[in-house]
Amino acid sequence: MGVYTDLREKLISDYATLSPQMQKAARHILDHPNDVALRSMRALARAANVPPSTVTRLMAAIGVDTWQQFRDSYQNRLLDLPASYAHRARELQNSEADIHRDAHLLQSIAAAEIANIGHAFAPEMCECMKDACEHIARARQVFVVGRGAAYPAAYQFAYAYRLFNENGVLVDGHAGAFGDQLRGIGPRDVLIAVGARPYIRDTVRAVAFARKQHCPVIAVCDSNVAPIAVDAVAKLVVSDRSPSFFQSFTTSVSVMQALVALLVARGGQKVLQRIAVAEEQLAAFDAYHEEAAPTRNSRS
Amino acid sequence: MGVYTDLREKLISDYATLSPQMQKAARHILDHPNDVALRSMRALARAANVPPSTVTRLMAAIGVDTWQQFRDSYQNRLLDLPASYAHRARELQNSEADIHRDAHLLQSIAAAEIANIGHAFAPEMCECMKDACEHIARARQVFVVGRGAAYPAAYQFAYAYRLFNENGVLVDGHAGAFGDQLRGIGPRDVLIAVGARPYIRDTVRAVAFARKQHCPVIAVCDSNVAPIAVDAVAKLVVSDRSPSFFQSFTTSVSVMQALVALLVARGGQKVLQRIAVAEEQLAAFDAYHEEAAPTRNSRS
DNA sequence: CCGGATTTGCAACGAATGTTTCAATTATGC
DNA sequence: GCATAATTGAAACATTCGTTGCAAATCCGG
Repeated sequence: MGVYTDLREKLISDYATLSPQMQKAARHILDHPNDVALRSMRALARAANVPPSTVTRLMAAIGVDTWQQFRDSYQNRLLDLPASYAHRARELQNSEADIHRDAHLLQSIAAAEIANIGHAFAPEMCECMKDACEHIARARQVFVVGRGAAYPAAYQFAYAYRLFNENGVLVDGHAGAFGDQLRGIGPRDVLIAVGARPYIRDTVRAVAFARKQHCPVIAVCDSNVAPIAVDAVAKLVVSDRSPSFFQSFTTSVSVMQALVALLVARGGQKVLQRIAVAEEQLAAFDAYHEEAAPTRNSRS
Repeated sequence: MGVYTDLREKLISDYATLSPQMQKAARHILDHPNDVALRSMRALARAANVPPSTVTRLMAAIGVDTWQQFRDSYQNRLLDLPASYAHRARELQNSEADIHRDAHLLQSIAAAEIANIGHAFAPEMCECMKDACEHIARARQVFVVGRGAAYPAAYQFAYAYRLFNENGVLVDGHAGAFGDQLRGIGPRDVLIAVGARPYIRDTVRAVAFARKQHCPVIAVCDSNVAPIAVDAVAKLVVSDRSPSFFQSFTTSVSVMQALVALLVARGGQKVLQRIAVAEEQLAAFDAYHEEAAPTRNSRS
């Protein structure tokens, strides 16, 4: 259970033992939790018709050191975040440096990754993913481009997608054939572009080219105003915050996987059969080590 | 349409015409809308790395009188969100169960990914990662191998690692040169192998070869008894559970990134300088897209 | 009714807020 | 190439913030 819930229950359980003025404050907090998150303490006190000091005293009475802590819990509730992670993520914002000990660093990374994924699967993002799927499902050909650190995410999608659809093209610029691979791209296709700051020229140019051919673009990136996101038909903006020196592309990979999962779910039985066929082919090519079974997740 | 939406679209549409510093601020606002609602203007400015006055000027530029008004819109969005989602969810339940199922699937994926990462950064795993780092830091050459769906994780590590060390080799079997790339591998090197069920033959054979040459192996895999994990000097066993049809390699990517972060932290200032040099080289190669848009001339 | 303990509100504090002003710098047009 | 305009960051501004100290008010057992 979240910290917010704890505080709320403490307010309720201790309500009877509080002084009359504190009860007025507590009552207002219980009735208007959003005011705690959004308005200032003094504003809350005015609304509850008590002096500010009463609210401070109420904090002390329920065992909270500072109003800031109290407010943070209520803000996290509004964000619908797991409080513990959000709290740690915020700690990172403040500390910045002094992460020299390995254990600290790793814990910070974990917290950041979890927070990033949490944001990536927020309701509004889910809507965007579904929109993106619509476009992909309708497309004649599905191009995927991602360079540098974003390449894994692009590759990941292309690899999985090609297991059940033959119209996927990974634009990886092998042998310099960057333009070659985009040949024939048009309005009925779709280009999925992955990239974050610093944006790599090849990716930006691929997007620009696709746009010029009136091909819709799905952008998986770090900003709504990223050069690859302008004019995109679907923007999947993921956070790549990381306490380490490098930005994290974990979330991009996760989102790309989620897109595949949505497509598979949408495709139904037919897609599953295609995947089975593809895996048989791989097995026939002797790609798998002996003990192997299907690629899929069903563990025995 | 809410006021928030209007403001957001105004920011996006006017983005190109804003001054560089205002773009920085606008970008941060677009990418972190919750910060607007919950944090102070100065805190936002700090996060965006601009002076407070820039934010005030941005308000004037987009036709908003005061920060208070701007913030109110973002706060209202936060308050309206839950309601609108509840409404939409009900809508979907009545009409089509399909889309509702999509949302459920995505939430399950998110939960699984978060759980996987949580396990990957458990204390005992952190110990293993530190051990792995010791071996990597001591190694003459660092080979990385991962095929199929595991390739992104391997690539990710190799890409980042090569930014600050020249002894990294990504064994990707391009042009069939799988054996070539492992030539000369020996006891003083280290091989990082990534793979999960079904284990791909190439990876297993690369590990076997390395072992025969008495090269220590670090295995990032899904099981302690995976063929690539036997005799491994460090086993990083990650969970790849996913409600989708495919297994998830998100955690592998995350762990590989964490290894890089540890190595960077261990390397200290010297490593940071090397990274800076590497990025300058990339910039010299014209690899990056020009950021500071000089296209903001036409003032109307 | 009283005296000690608790509760309450006011005032003041330092810190932080949002905004404005103003030089210094940078870019731009002619 | 220079004059003009636009952009920028630091400093100062009046407010507002959360908190604390203290005196007045209130309560309550004797």
